Amino acid sequence: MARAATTADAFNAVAEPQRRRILDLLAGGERSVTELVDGLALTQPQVSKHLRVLREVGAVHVRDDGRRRLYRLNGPALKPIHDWVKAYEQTWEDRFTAMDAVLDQLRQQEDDDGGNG
Amino acid sequence: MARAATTADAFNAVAEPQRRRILDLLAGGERSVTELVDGLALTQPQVSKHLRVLREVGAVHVRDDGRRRLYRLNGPALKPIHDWVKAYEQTWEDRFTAMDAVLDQLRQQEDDDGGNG
DNA sequence: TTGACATATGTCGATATCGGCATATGATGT
DNA sequence: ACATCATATGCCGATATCGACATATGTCAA
Repeated sequence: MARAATTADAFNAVAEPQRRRILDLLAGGERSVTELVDGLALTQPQVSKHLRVLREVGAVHVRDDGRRRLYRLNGPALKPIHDWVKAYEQTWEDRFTAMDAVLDQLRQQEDDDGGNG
Repeated sequence: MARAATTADAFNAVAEPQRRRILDLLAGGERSVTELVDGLALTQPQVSKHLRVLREVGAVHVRDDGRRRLYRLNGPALKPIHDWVKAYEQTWEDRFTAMDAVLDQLRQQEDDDGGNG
């Protein structure tokens, strides 16, 4: 055993900036591979491979359209990420960050007092 | 040039399941490394290394406490993730997924109709 | 069938990642 | 100084990742 998590889940799929860009573009509606290539200034194989990863985690759906393949966003695949991170949302809401600042202050003083004096 | 994004941002830091577990535990309050080791059934170097990554992206803060080091969650570092994924939230809200189902249905029929008959 | 277009896949090289183990660093108490 | 506890780092091996390039597969039009 030498490595653990791979690209096989939404978190990893989305950790790649280019893949986020792809999703952001797809959020605007169905796009062909070529349209993504043009819109993102990436090479075609690059886009196809990223799309594969996104497909494998269910973040996008494809349908055939003549010689093109139209990719479409599948939002629900991102829900686990949202759910997870949502639990932390309160930690940066104003009241809480203010409270945290106070607590940090107190801890700082504790450290200073304990260390010297 | 051969590789691109690394562990240097919150998205990547959080893509690792063990690191999410660490954050989840820290959400319950300050913990020492040993407490994390015990609580997560990981080896001590494993935990220290993951904490390093989390530190580097600002997801946790440390303070010294005698021979221990107490780690604390720093929620705001996760805000970029939340902000990004929030834009997709509507895609899995009931009304929208229902609408999507209908659209998929229509596309499916289009494909069937166009491909044969 | 041939050729152009659209997309997917394979290979390669450089590098990053993760776990495991050993070891270094640092603080505490005696 | 020494032993012990607590944590961080270094090195290794296995593997995954990403970009670049070439090439395979598939579709359409003439």
